[in-house]
Amino acid sequence: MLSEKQQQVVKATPWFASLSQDVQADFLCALKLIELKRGSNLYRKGDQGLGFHCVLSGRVAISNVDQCGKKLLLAQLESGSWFGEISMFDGKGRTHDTDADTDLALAFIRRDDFHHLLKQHPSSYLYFAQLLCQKIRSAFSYIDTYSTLTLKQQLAKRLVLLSNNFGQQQTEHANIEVSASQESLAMMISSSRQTVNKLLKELEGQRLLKTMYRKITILDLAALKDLCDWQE
Amino acid sequence: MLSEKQQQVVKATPWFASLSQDVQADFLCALKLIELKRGSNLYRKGDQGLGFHCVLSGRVAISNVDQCGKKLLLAQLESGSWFGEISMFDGKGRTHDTDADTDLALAFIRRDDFHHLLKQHPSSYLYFAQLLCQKIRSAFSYIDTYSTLTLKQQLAKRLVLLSNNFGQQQTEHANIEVSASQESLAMMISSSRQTVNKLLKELEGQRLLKTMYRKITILDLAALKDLCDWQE
DNA sequence: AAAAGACTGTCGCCTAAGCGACAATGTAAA
DNA sequence: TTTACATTGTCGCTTAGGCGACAGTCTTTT
Repeated sequence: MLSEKQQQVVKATPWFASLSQDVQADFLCALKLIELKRGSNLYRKGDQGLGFHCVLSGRVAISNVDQCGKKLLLAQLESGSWFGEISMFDGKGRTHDTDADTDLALAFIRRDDFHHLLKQHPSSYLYFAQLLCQKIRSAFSYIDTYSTLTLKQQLAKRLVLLSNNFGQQQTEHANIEVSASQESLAMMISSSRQTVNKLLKELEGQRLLKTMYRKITILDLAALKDLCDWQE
Repeated sequence: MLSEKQQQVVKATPWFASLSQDVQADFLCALKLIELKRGSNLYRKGDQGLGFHCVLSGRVAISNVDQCGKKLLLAQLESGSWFGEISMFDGKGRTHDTDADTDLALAFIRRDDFHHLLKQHPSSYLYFAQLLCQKIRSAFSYIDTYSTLTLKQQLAKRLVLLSNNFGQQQTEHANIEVSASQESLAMMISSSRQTVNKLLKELEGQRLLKTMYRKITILDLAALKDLCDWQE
């Protein structure tokens, strides 16, 4: 169901690579393809989850909307990220709104196939548990960030996170581009566009980055990490 | 290793009760007892996790301290709560500081025994996955709360959460007591004691609760839930 | 019972940051 | 190229809430 090239993307994801060979093989066979146009919606919070997904190309926005319509953007998943396992395990609704930030190709394995596969390969449970642990730890880290860092530090941390997404092969010294509007950055740290603008200008003044139209070039990743006491 | 009475506590926890009979039996045999004096520390964030724990009696405080020494109190675990599984699955350090809020009795299963048990009962993986899912969902809910609710709503939500802990048998109309100082409430919603005091007085004025020394009596749980649009 | 310590109630000052407004700039579409 | 639209840069106003200070109240200890 997936092209050879798409299968390569799946195999290259760190989580998938940790699985044993025979599980990988069965897994690949069960994968289907979903393609979505930019801006279209995959799930709303509370929806029944259809399956377990992997981003092949494009970017998925994970967000929540509160009662007054303000959106909180939790994450932007790039190629290689897996999501949707929570609803598979506990059978409850999706935890977040999930939308196509760009034109999108997703691999996915349907709920039934997912459980069938687990039954056949009980040993793979450990890897799913580890995937869940990753998510918990990043949620905890998000909570910490929120309640202990200043807005400026939160912004710095967010930029570091975003630059990780994109430039996995980047070195510390390369100039990394983060493509996000100030508006969307504001939504990620639940702040306002105006404040983000002010903070970015400050960081630009400190030569840590350069702001451009819908795009930010990181000049000094190490200093940004330092600013938000980035671990590991 | 556990007394009959202590085993009853373990068996009564909803998570444990979901396990199959034979797993329960092996599990109970593997449980050890830890007793701690009020105020003593079980783990610091980053510590190697010794095992998987269940609160038998007393209260455990789960918290984090930021660089300037301010403490964020994430949860207070009461009798029947399980914790410590994250470090078991991914082998990384403990996610939070863990202290005895009161004199404490914990059941725990050592890391090695834990993994041994999983190997013997692969089917129990699903239940651990569900436990992990619960934690993820409550972390997500915490994040939502943080970024979309007003402080007053956050406080209301916190009180509802705390009243759940204590009075599992309480009806909607009973007066529920929450024992916490205003200081510790402030730490839970990362606010200040003075502000919490002000908000509590407001809620008292609305007849939703009554403030007392180190204790709050909930008069109208339904209204509190309403205030913070409590789900489910 | 007295003294010490923990907790609550209430000021008032001060800063961070949200928000409306609007001009300036960049980008895509006709 | 012109027009429309999205995004950025920068005001200034306004408010929530942190924090020091200190008095009042409850509790525990000796």
